[in-house]
Amino acid sequence: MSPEKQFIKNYNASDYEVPLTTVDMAIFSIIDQQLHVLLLKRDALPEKDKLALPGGFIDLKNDNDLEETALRKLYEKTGVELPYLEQVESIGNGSRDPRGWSVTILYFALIDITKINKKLLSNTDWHPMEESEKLSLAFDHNILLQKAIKRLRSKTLYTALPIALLPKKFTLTELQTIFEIILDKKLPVKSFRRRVVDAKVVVGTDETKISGKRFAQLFKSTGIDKDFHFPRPLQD
Amino acid sequence: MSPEKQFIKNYNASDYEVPLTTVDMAIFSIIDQQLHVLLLKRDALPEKDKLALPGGFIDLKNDNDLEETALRKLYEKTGVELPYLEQVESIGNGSRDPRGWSVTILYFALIDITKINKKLLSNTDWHPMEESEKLSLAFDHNILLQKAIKRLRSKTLYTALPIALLPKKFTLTELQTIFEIILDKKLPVKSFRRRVVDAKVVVGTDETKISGKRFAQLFKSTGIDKDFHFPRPLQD
DNA sequence: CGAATAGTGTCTTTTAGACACTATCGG
DNA sequence: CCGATAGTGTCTAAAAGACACTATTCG
Repeated sequence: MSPEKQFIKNYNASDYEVPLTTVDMAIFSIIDQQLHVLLLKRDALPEKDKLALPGGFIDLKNDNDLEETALRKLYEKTGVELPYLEQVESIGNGSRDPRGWSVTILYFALIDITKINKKLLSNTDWHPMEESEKLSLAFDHNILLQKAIKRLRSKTLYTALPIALLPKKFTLTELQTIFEIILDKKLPVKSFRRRVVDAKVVVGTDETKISGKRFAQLFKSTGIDKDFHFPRPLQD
Repeated sequence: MSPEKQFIKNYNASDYEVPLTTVDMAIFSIIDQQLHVLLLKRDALPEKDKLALPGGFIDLKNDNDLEETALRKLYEKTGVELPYLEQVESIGNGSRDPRGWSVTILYFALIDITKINKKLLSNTDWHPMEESEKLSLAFDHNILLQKAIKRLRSKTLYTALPIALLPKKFTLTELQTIFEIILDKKLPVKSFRRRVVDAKVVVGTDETKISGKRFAQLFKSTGIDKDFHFPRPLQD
């Protein structure tokens, strides 16, 4: 047996003190024209009964990588299989969890609310962002939520990411509205439309929809390159 | 004793199977007009004798958070106390380390080569990026290095980050040159100077320097907001 | 027709690239 | 004065904001 193989054979992971490592998620969706985040009441100690971001331990047997852990948690809670998923940051220190030094890898996800499996959740699990920021969440989850929303807002300024919150086909007014919800400010109509159409992040379909007073053309995502960004950000 | 305290007392971190968690770093510096990265030959199994990014386990007793782990490793190797340091991403899966499921939190750092404590390193520890990308590094460190350099290049397109690679005072030509080294392309002189001066990321001092044929004005960083970025990126 | 929503025309502003030009030094 | 490096003047181009305008539908 080679020294390398011999070493691995004798290696016992618990010989070293390692931190507790978990994956946490900020799952966003638009409900009733408001940005909502999924928060669950913890049913175990520590911090039992407090609201927390969904998350938990990596399943070393079944998760092939960190993203699979995140996708599994998200699927367990929402039934959604293909969210937009992005790693935000890892936070690790000796004080964030009373059980000891712990690291969490924070993800954020965007899902189209129409794709959620409602049997898995109660209505009270979705919290408007505005209220969530005032709640006292478990552990350091207020900080995690702030980091996730900051990333979402920042990406909304220079990408077309919020498309992931809408169904396949949508009107440009609908798209603009969710940008305005996320950024909490009005955007100029002409610039917005020119921006997304000229950059070919969306294309018109031949279908229209009568939402309010008159028809509106339906557009769909072109599934543009994942790290596309506009030449200039929206004005801050 | 409250149920919460009772629970913590009885809690034993090793009851759960957790991944091996480490911090790895890509430490960049400019040497002889080339971008270099610090690589160390591993002196222990596994992957003994292969080149690897500096990194290792979190010291649960002494490191207060992940950033301290990164700073400690960097200080141990280079003697530099105030690098530019940024978390890139965490990579975790069951196959990147033969010892089992492992997670690494990847950081990148930029340091001014004149600040390095040369006693700690041999000359052969710094490798030009161009060569490093062709080497076979330990574990998945080739991938980690690619992710770090990609982040550095991307930030160089829309921030003034490479200032961190230079001493306190520098000429605009020197600054432009390191941008060109990182991006591996020439930049238009007029645009470059206008960009950094108009945005006030640098200000002129009253000192000059005779580097080549004639004097050049020395500039210094204004220590602008850490997440400042220019309205438009450099053309790609 | 009027109110409401969808959508456009076009002028200005900002900031980057192009490129020819001037400035200052050593030899 | 020449060559090299530092640095500027100014035109053009791209893409965003401002804002007045037209278009379509319902009642």
